[in-house]
Amino acid sequence: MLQTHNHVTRHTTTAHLAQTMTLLSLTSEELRQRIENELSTNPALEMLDERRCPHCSRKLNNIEHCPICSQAKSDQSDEPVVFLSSREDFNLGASSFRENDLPDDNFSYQEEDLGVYVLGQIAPDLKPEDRKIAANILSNLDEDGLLDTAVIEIARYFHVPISHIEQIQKIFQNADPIGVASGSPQEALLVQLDVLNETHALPDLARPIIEQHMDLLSRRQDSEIARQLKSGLKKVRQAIHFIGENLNPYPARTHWGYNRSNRTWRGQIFSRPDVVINYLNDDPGEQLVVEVIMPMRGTLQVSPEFRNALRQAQAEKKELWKQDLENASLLVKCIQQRNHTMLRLMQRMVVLQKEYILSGERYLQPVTRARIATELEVHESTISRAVSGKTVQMPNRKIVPLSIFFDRNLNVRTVLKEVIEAETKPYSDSDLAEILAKEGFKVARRTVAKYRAMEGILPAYLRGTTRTT
DNA sequence: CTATGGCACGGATT
DNA sequence: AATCCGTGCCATAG
Repeated sequence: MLQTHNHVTRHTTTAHLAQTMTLLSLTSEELRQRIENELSTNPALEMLDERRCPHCSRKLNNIEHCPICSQAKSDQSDEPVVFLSSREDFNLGASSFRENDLPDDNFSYQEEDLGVYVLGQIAPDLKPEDRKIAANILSNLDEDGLLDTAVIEIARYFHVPISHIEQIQKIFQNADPIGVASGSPQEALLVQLDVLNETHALPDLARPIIEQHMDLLSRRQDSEIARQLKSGLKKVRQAIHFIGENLNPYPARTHWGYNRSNRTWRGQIFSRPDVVINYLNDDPGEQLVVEVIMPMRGTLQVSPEFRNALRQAQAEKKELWKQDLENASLLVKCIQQRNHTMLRLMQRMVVLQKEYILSGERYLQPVTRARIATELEVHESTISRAVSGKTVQMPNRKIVPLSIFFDRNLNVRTVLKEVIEAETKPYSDSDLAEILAKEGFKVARRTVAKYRAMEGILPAYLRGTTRTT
């Protein structure tokens, strides 16, 4: 009995395992594509309609009651709430990057369409008397979405102050595609950077590179930039990579730059987060609410009709359908399993890193994936897959990689940064090592130097007391 | 002599 | 098995 049972489950679990593993390493956005794909090819799968919480109209999946509301009513324990959610109303900034959400490589705006498209978005924000000016700006956009007439000329033409035109230009720039109607590629990049900065953690070097070394940037002279900024080459490369992946100097073109092989950062800026951490009702006094995002509305399930149809199916089709059915139920199970691990993982992480989430990076605990793996009694690789490539939206709306929860020295680095920020005279690395030791961080002098380099902080002798932004 | 960056090694982590 | 990280040693610059 036991043997046969084992045998049977073993058979399914090998397939199970293989698929759970692949599903686990997928981003919510990737999972969505996967599900959509399956859904259109496999007739045995269907998507059950969404249900909403009657109180807060949050979308519910696989659960009876909205955990937030029920938790809010039944007097709260201090435990954070962790649950599955398919909400889509992330606070992704002024305008989420709708067009860029879908990696459609051939997408490009037709000129007329661009005008209509942009105007449609900004029309409500325009005063009626500004319509004419807006129309004029639109007509002066080149095919890349940049303004090819100087602002001052437009101002002169309409007999209004330059600042007025610039104000309207700002409205344009914040519309989608972000940065449209900028005067130069550089300006477009900066606008995009600002918008992203509201909601995401960005490389520190991105702005100085764009501001000061646009010419070098366009020629990809990374080592030269590093030299001029007196910063680590690695940092610079990272920042340039970030710019190439996430910003676009020609707003109306979808992509620029080089190798869009997306492994390292996977365009995470534009994709939605996989986990959202927030305070209940956005009130910092309340407990934490953690939502593991299911990318699609509704509940995925094996269609009961299909099950019935299978019984009366003809012999020749039966085999094929049976296969479909099996795949379908496998997928459903695997997704459930994926969600289960994600939930357990986040549950644990939120408890361990609560201080970090509440009070910032210097309170980040050094935690290893291996430790979590033993605690949750799963294999290390499971945690690795669950973590890699995923992103978390923090209560302050910044989106960070989930792997940051496992950063071994971010806390030390932030304290280091703080110390240097506050210094009155530049400390040498050995001084810093001592100070850090007093703060409870025992690190070698050499290591301080490494951290400095990581943060792009100059050595003491090049460091004035006044910090340059 | 002091401060710092490069290289490389060993142990931990993935 | 591959990669990352902290550290020590050494060369170099001031």
